[in-house]
Amino acid sequence: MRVTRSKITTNFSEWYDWVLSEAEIVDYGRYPVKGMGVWMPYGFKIREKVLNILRTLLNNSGHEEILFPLLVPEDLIRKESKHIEGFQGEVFWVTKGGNDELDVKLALRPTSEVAITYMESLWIKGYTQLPRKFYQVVSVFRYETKATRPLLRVREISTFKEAHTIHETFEDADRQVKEAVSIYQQFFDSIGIPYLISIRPEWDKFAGAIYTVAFDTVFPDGKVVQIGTVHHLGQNFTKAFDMKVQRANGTLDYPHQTSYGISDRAIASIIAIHGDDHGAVLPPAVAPISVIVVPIPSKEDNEKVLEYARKVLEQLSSSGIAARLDAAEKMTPGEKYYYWELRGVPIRIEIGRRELLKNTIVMKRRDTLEATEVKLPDLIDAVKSLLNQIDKDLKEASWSRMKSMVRIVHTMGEVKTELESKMGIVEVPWCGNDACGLKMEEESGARVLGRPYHDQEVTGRCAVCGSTAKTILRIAKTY
RNA sequence: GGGGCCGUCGUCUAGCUUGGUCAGGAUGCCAGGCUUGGGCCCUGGUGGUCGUGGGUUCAAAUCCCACCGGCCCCA
Repeated sequence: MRVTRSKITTNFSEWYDWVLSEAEIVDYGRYPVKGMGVWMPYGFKIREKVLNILRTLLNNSGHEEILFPLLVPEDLIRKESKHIEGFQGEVFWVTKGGNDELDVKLALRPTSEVAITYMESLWIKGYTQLPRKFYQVVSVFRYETKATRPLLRVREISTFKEAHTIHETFEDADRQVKEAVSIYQQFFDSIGIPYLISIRPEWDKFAGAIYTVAFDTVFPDGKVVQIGTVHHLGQNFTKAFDMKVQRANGTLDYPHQTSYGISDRAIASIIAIHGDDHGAVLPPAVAPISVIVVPIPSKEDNEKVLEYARKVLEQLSSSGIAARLDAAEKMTPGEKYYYWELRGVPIRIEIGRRELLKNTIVMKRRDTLEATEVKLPDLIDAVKSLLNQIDKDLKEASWSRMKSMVRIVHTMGEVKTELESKMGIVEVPWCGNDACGLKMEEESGARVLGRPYHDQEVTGRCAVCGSTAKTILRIAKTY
C-alpha cells in the first residue's frame, strides 16, 4: 500500500469536505445557519490539543488568559473610526430583547480590541502597571455573505485565540510584535505547518492598525490561506478612548497596543497540509490517539492473539503513550485500516497469529504507510522514536512542498502566467510604492500578500515602474 | 460585487425534460451466519414531511415564485 496525493491536489475542495465529515472533525453544512458548523468529538480533541500548545506558549511568555463578554455596545465599537469602517457590513447586531427594540444595539464581537481597550482604560493608570499581556479563546462573528467554507471562511469563528497587549512606548509594542511572531513561529513549527511571514500592504492591514504582520501558508490546491496575524495598533485605540497613563517622567500619554490572533484555520491547515488520499495525517503533537492497535483474528489462537494485543496496549499506555485497541468484531482488519488512516492516527500496530508466535509486532506509520517489524521488548523505544521521526518528516515534507510553490519572477506577464499555471506564491521585485503594489494586484487578478517580514535580498527593478527595487512583493490567489 | 450549478431515507444517489403505481437503488445502521494479514460474502430487518413557504392543477419530488442552505467560476 502506497500513499498518493492525487485526489487531494486535483480535487482539493471535495477532498477537504470529505475528510472533515467522514473523519468526524466537524459536521458542517447541516446545521441550519449559514457558515456555522459543529465540532464533533474527534475534531474537538484535535482542537483541544492545538489550543493546549498555544496556551502553553502564551502562558510561558507572560500572557494572562481572560474572558470578555460576547456583546459590544454600538457606541463602543464606533469609537475607532478606521476600525468600524473596516468591519462595517460584516457585524452581526442584536437589536431586540424579547419583543423590545434595544435603545443601544449590541454587536456580536467581530474581534475584541475596543472592548478590551475600554476596560484597560479603567484598569491601567500608570506606567508601573505596564506592559500587560492578555489573551482569550472565544467565538467571534463575521457576517459573511457568500462562499463560506468549513473552518476557513465561517460566520462564527469558534476558535479565535486573540491576544491583546498594552505598552508604555511604541518601541516596546514593536518588541511585542517580534515576540508574537516568534511565538507563532514556534506554534506552527510544532504542528509542522510551513509559512511565509509578510508585512501586509497599507491597503490590507487590520482596520485600526499601524502595520500588520501575517502568516500565510499554501494549500494543496495552490491557494494561499492566512493562518495568523500580528498587529501593531500604536495609539489608535487608546486615543479613541482617550486613555492616558502617567509615564516615568510624570507626563501623561496614550499607551501603545498590539493584538494578534490565530483561528480555526490553524486546524484546517493541519488537516489540509499533511493530508493525503487516505485522509488526514495528524502530527503526533495534536493526534488524540498516537497508536491504534489492530488485532488480526484467526480461527486458531484467536483468544491468545487478543490477549497479546491487550498486553501490548497495556505496555503502551503505562509508558504514557495515547494508545487504543480496536477489538471490534464487526469490522474486518482492512476496514479498520481505512477507518483509522482517515482519522490520521500516526502509528498503527498490527497483531496477528504470526506476531504472537514470533513475539513481535508490526508497526505501520501513517505518513508513508511503511511497515516495520519490532521485537516486543523494543516496543516502547520503537514507538517513541517513530513518533519523533514522523513529526520531523511531516514538517520536512510540508515545507518542501510549500517551497516548491514559491518562486521569483521579474515581470508582470510572468506573474500572471505563473499564477495561472501553478498557483502558489510568486515574488516580484518592487519599488515599495503603494501605487505599484495596487497595480500589481489589479493586473494579476490575485491578492497582494505584502513584503517579507524578514529581510530578503532583492535585485532588479520594480515590475511595474522599472525603478530600483527596494523589496519584494508577494502575490497569490487566496481563500 | 457578478455569473452558474445544486438540495430526494444517516450518507451517496435514480426519478424532474414530457405532472398521474416513482418514491427506487447503493451504502450505513440493527439481528443472524460465514469470514478476518487492505473496505469479503449471504439472509432478514430498519429508515424518506422529496430543504422551507406559497402558487398553478382534478393531481406536484416533477412546473412557477420567494426564502433558507450548500458547491463552483469570475472580479
